Amino acid sequence: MSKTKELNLKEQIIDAARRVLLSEGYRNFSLRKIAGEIDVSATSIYLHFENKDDLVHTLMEQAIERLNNQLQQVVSEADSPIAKLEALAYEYVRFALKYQREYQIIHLTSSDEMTRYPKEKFRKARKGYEIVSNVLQEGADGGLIAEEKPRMAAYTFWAQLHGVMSVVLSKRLDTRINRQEFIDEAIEHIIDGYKIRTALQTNNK
Amino acid sequence: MSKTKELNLKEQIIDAARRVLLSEGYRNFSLRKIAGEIDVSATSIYLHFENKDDLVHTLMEQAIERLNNQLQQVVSEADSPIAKLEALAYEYVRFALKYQREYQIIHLTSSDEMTRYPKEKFRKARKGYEIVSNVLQEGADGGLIAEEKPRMAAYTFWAQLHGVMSVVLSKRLDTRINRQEFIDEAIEHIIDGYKIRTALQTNNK
DNA sequence: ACGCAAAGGTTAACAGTGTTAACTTTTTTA
DNA sequence: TAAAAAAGTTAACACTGTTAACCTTTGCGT
Repeated sequence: MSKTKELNLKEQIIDAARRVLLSEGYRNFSLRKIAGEIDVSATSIYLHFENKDDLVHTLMEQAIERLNNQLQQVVSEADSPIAKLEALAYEYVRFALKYQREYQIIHLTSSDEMTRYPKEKFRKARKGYEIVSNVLQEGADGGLIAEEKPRMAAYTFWAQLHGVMSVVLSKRLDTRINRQEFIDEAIEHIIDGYKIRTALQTNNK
Repeated sequence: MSKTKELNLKEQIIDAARRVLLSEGYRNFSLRKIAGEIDVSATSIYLHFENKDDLVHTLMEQAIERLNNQLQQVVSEADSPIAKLEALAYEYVRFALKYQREYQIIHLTSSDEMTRYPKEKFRKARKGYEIVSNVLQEGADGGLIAEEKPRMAAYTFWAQLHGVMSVVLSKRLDTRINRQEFIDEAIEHIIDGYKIRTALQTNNK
């Protein structure tokens, strides 16, 4: 029927898709369900997206963009490089916990579940890496961080953090381990791994 | 037809399932395809497994067991705790690269793609954590590793490593970054994060 | 203002999925 | 050898993503 074309149908589809994803999870994320949400036929999705993967990629792209913006924000509010790394890590964690399903979508490609993420979209996603890369460089210049390959280290940094959140979200943590403690401990270790390794720098906690 | 019941059908199904998984990937992993492999009707899978997830869980279980055995092996061959951590990390990497699809299956639950991993099977999976936990304890006793919560640290250790391999396998690495270098660097950082933080201990490389 | 082309959207259909119920065959047991 | 239990099959259901063919509305050029 499509009574009102109130908005760009493409936007409507994306919105509905996100709603379905958030409420039903990726497993029950179907084109017909999305279409039903906005009273439109399932096939009209194909007018705006090549296929289901394409739609999911769009969701991924937006989620990544949102995350990157948040990261950009917090990094500008901290001052020392170490504090920045910590702030970035905790913001990442916050995002992953708050938007679990979207976070999972971001890391879905991994499971070969999905066509590879297209490389045009890939470029935008790199912003998060650049942020960390800059912080690491800054820290290296200031003699706080031991890192001669900041770009690479930025990738290892996020990878480590992703692994931590992946375990948390998949609920595979040993029940004897408290989630928040786990996160705190992990972040501490990760950041320690980048600190310069000469003087003893205990952080007062 | 099922001419020969050469073996326990359950075993045959598991074997066929693994073959299909390895050759087709999880995306095209279907019960009918598995059944076709061994000339049996798709529904007979239900005689031995509750449902598809149950079958996948069985595959996961076996893959985890195999991985844990490998880990057990290498840890016994190294001597210092640090060397053991390194050996464990590299064995993990080797496994993930060699049996990519099985590795991915192990970490599939994460994507909510799948019913939660049943907790009886969960217990067996913990062996890998215990191995690292012991090494960390050993290192702490020897004053090489700063860790008062070895169990928790074991989880953070594997989580980080998983994150690293997850990025590698999803082919999301910046093309300017060499894969092996990335892995090496990441492992170094991860292990550094657990080393005691007083004397400078440069490893000669 | 009219006709026509194109855009936007729909219906019907295909091939495939996991899963269930009802049926048939084989094996075991008494 | 007959009855009971186990092992397996066929048919069907309710879905899935995707394509081709069709209809309907919109905008445009004359």
